[in-house]
Amino acid sequence: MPRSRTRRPGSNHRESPHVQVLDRALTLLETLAREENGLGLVEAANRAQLHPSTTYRLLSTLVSHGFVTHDDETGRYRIGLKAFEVGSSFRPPSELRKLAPGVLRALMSLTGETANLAILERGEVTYIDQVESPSLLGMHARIGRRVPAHCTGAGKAILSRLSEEEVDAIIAEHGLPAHTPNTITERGRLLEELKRTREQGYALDNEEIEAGVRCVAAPVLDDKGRPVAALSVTGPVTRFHDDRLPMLINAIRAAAADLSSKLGYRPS
Amino acid sequence: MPRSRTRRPGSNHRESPHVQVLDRALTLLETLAREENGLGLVEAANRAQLHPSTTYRLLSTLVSHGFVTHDDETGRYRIGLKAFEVGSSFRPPSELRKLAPGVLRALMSLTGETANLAILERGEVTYIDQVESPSLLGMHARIGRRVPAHCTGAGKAILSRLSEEEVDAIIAEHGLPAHTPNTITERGRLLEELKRTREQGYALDNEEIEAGVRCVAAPVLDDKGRPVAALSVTGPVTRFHDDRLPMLINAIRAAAADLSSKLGYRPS
DNA sequence: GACGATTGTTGCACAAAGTGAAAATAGCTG
DNA sequence: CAGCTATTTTCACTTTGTGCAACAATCGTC
Repeated sequence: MPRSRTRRPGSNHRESPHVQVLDRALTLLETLAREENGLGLVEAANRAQLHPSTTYRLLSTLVSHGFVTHDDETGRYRIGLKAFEVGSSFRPPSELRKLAPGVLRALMSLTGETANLAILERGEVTYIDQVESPSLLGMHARIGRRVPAHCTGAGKAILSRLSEEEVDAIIAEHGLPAHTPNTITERGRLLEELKRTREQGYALDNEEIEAGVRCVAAPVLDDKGRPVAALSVTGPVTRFHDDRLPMLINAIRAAAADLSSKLGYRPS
Repeated sequence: MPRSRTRRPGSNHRESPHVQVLDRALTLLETLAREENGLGLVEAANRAQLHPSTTYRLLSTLVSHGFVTHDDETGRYRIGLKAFEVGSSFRPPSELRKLAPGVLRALMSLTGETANLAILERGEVTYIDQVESPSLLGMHARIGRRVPAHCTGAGKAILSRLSEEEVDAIIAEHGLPAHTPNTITERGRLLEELKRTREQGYALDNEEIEAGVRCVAAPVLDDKGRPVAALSVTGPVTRFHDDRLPMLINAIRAAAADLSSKLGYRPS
């Protein structure tokens, strides 16, 4: 209820308060998280668009809490154990965390491929759990990795269960950037693809985000029929050839149906 | 309301610069991470010893970056997906991350118990990887959980390979708080236990951190002989009875020796 | 259903706290 | 060892975050 503002009407306080320093520190953290090998002080400052001096103070504070570690050998900063510790305490909504591992394990042993669980948040997909294939040539979409929705199996699987408005909102925010020649970059074609995905109950990523990598995915629905997540198996094209696709599709659909029903979804 | 002046008492020589707001925000994050079910605004403010007003602003900023989520139903704040994402990019030192999963898997299937990998940092133990037992009654020390060193198998395993000075430094910082009646709370007894641990090559946690839970662990040594981590298996006393202990001990020692040799350790 | 108690949100005056420039220091490289 | 570049420290300035207090929205209790 937007209630009477006895104050002056010209107030612009529509948005939540922003604390600048914190804003910057978080950006810095996100920047570091993107760099496997850490960053030097100035490098970090440049990428985060901050003054080296500021960066130095922020990093010092982050280090003192263990959110960042400073490698004394190389002088590089990288994400620290405390960040891992805090991040690990994230709990996905619903019962997913409890139920998914079993389903993932089953899916992996059935297909022999790395099985992933992903969720959609703020228009992008994040892998939150996985069971790795023992195969040496297994693809491993790293847990915690955030990727665009329009060019991943998991993303398309979830999008296929959203309304056109919701999909449009995501396109508006993130666009449809190309990652490989196969990436779908036009709204029309994407909607078409999502329609087919929805009808068939699975999504295919045919080297759309990375050359040489294919992926089969299906949406996981909760008791209200909302697509809360997606299951996917990922692997090299050499193992995801047309002969094997039907098997993979069956497996992923069965697994998704299983998990959905465990979440209380009842197909209407 | 005690307005906390974040002043470092004691020696303020060569101290890294502290950014107060960030300090507070990180404390807030750590506070939230400890609460499975999230916290309301004032609750969070109280636990983090901050003014509600300040807390409100900090949380708003954290939410806008996705490090914290705000449940609109309950009004509670909890750790968000971005924190998970950033935390997942943490990489333990050395080759551990790559080599551990295989060893953990082997250890788990050999023993049937949940196998963990833990490291020591700042005098405390953090579980950084695990392979869960399929057993329904499996114990699961949550990944990312930080626990004291003196009352855990993994902690004692690592401590057993440190110098007495190093152990003393840790005791000085963290003390030896009791968690169960079995916790070792005296320096002398702990050192004795560590000596035995070192000689026998494994550590036993006999319900020292939690009643009903036992654990067997062994240190993982790198090429310089430093204890970089520990492997452990954890389970309920009912399954960790005396008849089975020898088997578990053998398995954990073999696994640790295997992993150590893969890291380049050569027993002298 | 009214009352007080508790929690969440916003405005504001003030000074503490963070800022960036620039200087000092340390590390490299040719 | 001169000339870089990266890091750390110092400092004067003022932006920014602060805590208070008022306000609003909830909640529980009698």
